Amino acid sequence: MKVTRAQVVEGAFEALRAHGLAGLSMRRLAQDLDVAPGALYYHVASKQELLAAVAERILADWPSGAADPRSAAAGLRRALLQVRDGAEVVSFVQAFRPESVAPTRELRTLFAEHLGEREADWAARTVVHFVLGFVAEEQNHDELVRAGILPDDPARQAESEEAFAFGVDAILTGLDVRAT
Amino acid sequence: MKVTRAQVVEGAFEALRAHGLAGLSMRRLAQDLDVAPGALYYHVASKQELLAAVAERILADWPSGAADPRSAAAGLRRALLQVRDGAEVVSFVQAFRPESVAPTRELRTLFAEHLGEREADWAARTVVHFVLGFVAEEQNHDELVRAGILPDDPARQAESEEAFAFGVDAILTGLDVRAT
DNA sequence: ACCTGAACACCGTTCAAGT
DNA sequence: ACCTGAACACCGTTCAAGT
Repeated sequence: MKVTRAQVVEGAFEALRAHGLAGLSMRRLAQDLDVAPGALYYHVASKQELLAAVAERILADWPSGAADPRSAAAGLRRALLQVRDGAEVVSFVQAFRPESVAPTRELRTLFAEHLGEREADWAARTVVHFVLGFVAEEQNHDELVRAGILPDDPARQAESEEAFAFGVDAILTGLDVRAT
Repeated sequence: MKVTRAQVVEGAFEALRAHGLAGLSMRRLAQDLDVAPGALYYHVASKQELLAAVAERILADWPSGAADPRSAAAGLRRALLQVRDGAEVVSFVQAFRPESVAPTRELRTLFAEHLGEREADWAARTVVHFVLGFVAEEQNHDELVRAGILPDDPARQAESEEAFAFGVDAILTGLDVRAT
């Protein structure tokens, strides 16, 4: 069999959606793509590099071009929630190559309208840290429910929306005060 | 050889400090403690449970009893920076068992002076998400420098202090506005 | 250019059997 | 009560050799 780099990344993305991060191994991915494990290393340098590409793939479904930070944050959360362990994968990449996370760049541009260059960068990272941490907690809770360790709680969904809005509002309010 | 649970946790804590999360395996830990790998499972249920105990150990060096959220956040950051990959380990636990992270509980109590119960909980988690994400980025950068992938940048240290203060200030300002 | 086969050096976890 | 030995079912990565 023969694969392209794009197919390797797409395969990893779909494996993540189906099995989560714990179920995404190079060997299993190779089997899904009908190649030997070693073949993957012709297309990607390492699993780490592959995960970075998968993170970009996750964020590709992100509605770029948000008008304001509030909707940018909401859009980021929505994109992360589409994929199992999405926040954990993107967190990993944000920590290792922060420049490659598109929402951080877009938020920086939005904040640059009201803040200096350094402050805009800090503000963007503050928002992204909150969103990634918040969604990681949500999704890890989901994994525990899926594994039958925690009971399913239908009320939690609504509370999450509220808690997320509360946090984003607080951060943006604080940044606004600082900007004016 | 014979070990106690406390020795297993302390050994894992020291292994983390010395080798980082990537270098902390159950087999290696067993070797350090002079027992067979299987012996560890008499004292801990799983690696995940052990990491939760290590996270508590990291936070034990945290100056509990902070007077205000600002110094609580600074203290949390300081404790995390003492241990290689400290933020990643605590993030992991915060996502899986949020109630067991002491700083979240303390922050919640501090915020409860000015906010309702639900809001105080959300506020505490907002601050903790920011601190964990911020320090994870700092420490992963350190790991890349250590591995020789990124150049050492002495100016970054000072910038980090500023960026952290900026983020915490923004969040707390926003929460204050909301509280009054 | 791209892949296979096979190996290297590891993992976490379980469990009968020992003391 | 606590540990060992040995196994099970995996990992990520490399690399000569093949087409």
